[in-house]
Formats: sequence, C-alpha cells, structure tokens
Amino acid sequence: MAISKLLVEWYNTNKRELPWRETQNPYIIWVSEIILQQTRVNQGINYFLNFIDQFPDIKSLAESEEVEVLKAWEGLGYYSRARNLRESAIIISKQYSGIFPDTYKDILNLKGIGPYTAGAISSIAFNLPYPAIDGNVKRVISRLYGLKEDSASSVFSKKIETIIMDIIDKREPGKFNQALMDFGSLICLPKNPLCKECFLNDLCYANTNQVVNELPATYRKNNKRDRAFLYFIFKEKDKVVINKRTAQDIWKGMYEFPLIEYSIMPAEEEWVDIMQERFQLKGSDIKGLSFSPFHYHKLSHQNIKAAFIQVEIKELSSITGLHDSRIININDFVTFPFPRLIQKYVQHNFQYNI
DNA sequence: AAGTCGGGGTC
DNA sequence: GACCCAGACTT
Repeated sequence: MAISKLLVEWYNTNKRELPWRETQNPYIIWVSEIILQQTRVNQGINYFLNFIDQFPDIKSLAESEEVEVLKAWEGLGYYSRARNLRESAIIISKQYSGIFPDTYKDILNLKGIGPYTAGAISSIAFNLPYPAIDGNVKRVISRLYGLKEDSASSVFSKKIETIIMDIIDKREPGKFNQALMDFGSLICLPKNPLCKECFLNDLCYANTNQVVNELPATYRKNNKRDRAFLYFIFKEKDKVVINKRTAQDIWKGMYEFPLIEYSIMPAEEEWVDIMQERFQLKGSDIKGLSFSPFHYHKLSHQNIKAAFIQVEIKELSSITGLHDSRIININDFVTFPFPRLIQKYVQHNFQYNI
C-alpha cells in the first residue's frame, strides 16, 4: 500500500486530540501554527486557548494594542511572532476586507508566514495540495528515503519537497500533512524512535540499513554569546521605573527595568558609581540600596548573567537618560509584558503574579 | 548560507 | 550540557 494511505489510516485512529483540530477556520489554524513554530505542542496549548479567548477573530486582533498581544505571548518566546501576527491581522483587515486570503501565494506574503506555515494553512484550512515541511517531516522523510545531505542545505530541502509532492494525498492534503507530523512526534522520534512497533519499518531506508541514529544529518555549531545585565530597580514607595526594549535584539517590545549592559559583569564595588554616572544621580537622591544574587538566564544562543540592584529613590522623576521609560505602580506589573528573566525576579521579590 | 530570535522538555 | 521543538526573517 502507498505510504500516504498507510499514514492517513494510522492518523485516523492515532491522531492527537488538539483544540485547533476541531475546525477549518483559517484564523484558528493560523494562530495555532504561529504559536507552534519552534514550540512543542504541550507548551503551546494553553497559550492557544487563552489567545483565542482574548482575540477570537481577525477583527479583535487587528484592533488590539501591541502590548496586549505581547502580554498574551509572555513567556512563550520568539516575540516577533506575536508582533507579526497582529500586523498581519491589520493587513488582512485592510487589504482583504477582513477575510483570510485563500491562495498559497497570498498567505505566504503575510508577515510571519513562511513556506511551512503557508503550506499548513493552505492544506488544513483550504484543502490545497501544498506540503507543510517542519522538523518532524524532515526527520521522517530523511529516514524513510535515506536522505543523507546536511539537513540545513538547500539540496536537502529540495529533495524533501519533491518527495512530499510525489506522495501527498491531494484529496486530503491537510490530513496527510498532519499525519506526517503526528507520526514524527509520536513514532519517528528524534532519539530512540519506536522502530520495532513502527508500521513503516520494513520499507524505511534508515531502519533496514541501521542508520536511524544518523538521520537526519545535522552539523550545527553552537555559538553562545555571553552578556552581563545590570538592572536597576528604582523604587519610590509602590512605584518603579520600567523601560521598553525597542532595539533589534531579544525581547523587542517587552518591558524591563533600566539596564546597563556589558559583555563581562563589572565588579560589585563599581555598581553604585556606574549607576550615579549613567542616571546622573546624586548621593542625596538615594535612600536605600540592596543587591540581589546573580540570576543566570539561558537562551538558545546567549548566556545572560544578571544582577538586580534595588534603589530606594527620593524622587523617581530625578531619573534621567532613558528613552521609553515609564513610572508604574507595582500593582500594574500585570498589564505589561515582561521576558521570563524579569517575570521571575518580580514574582520572587515583589510577590505578585504577573 | 549563516545569524538571530526564547523558552522549555528530553536524554 | 547538547539537542530539538508544527520556522521566519535578516544579513
């Protein structure tokens, strides 16, 4: 029997029950696909449910404020996904009369939608025969067909696409694509795949040739950047200063405390001088001072070492030299989006749920 | 083609 | 500690 038919039959009885699988509403499919980019299903489910609850349709998302969307995304990472999602909702409202576009080309043109997501939405929501090639599919196909090229190369990608176009079920492309992904995440696992009980093991190149652990072939070098963050928590009674990140950098659009960044953490003895110099503070402006232990925050390509310096200030308005800062009450932490590093610090030291 | 963008699960 | 996740965008 054809591989596609075996996959779809397996999928019909073994598929995962997921909240976005109860509809073909392109908006719902779209939101789920963006949330799931580089994100495990289990990590994304609650974000999906809350997001759809808060922004049930294109209109509500298009009329939202960016900080609201970032707040809904808080903790999920890759925040450009949230900004692009909102911007695309605005584009759909203006250029497509609020109706989600129904051609692969138009879908691909939206911000934050690349070849994978365009294929997923096209096939699942509109029954169009386009491949949805994600990490699962690359792994499954490279093993089934014995593709030994570097999985980051264009040759590899071309071969995957050619094979998928050859075997895709054109009557149920959405089901076929999802079957391939579920098979990858439930059976053809990255490590210790379940080959013994796999219904495709006898026609799988990698299994019959004992190269399952070598496919797909990856050659990644891990360049990690070390960064040292000196955060200053300027506090006057229940008010603190927060600052918006606007640079082309991590956490764009999110809030944090006033920051001085180094590549190497300066000595603790220098912190107060650094602070007074940077924020033009006199000794008489400072009522109290305390240092936190270092916080170590790991990202995929960065190791951040952070120190938090709490400063009791007489007049918060005397703080100068910040671009997108604002003074908020600590009760209002709940309304601003913060990266995990800040979120954890606040929860621990202010005992607020943000 | 190589970097950059988060955070968390898994081995 | 390394790898990977329903990838996309920039350089």
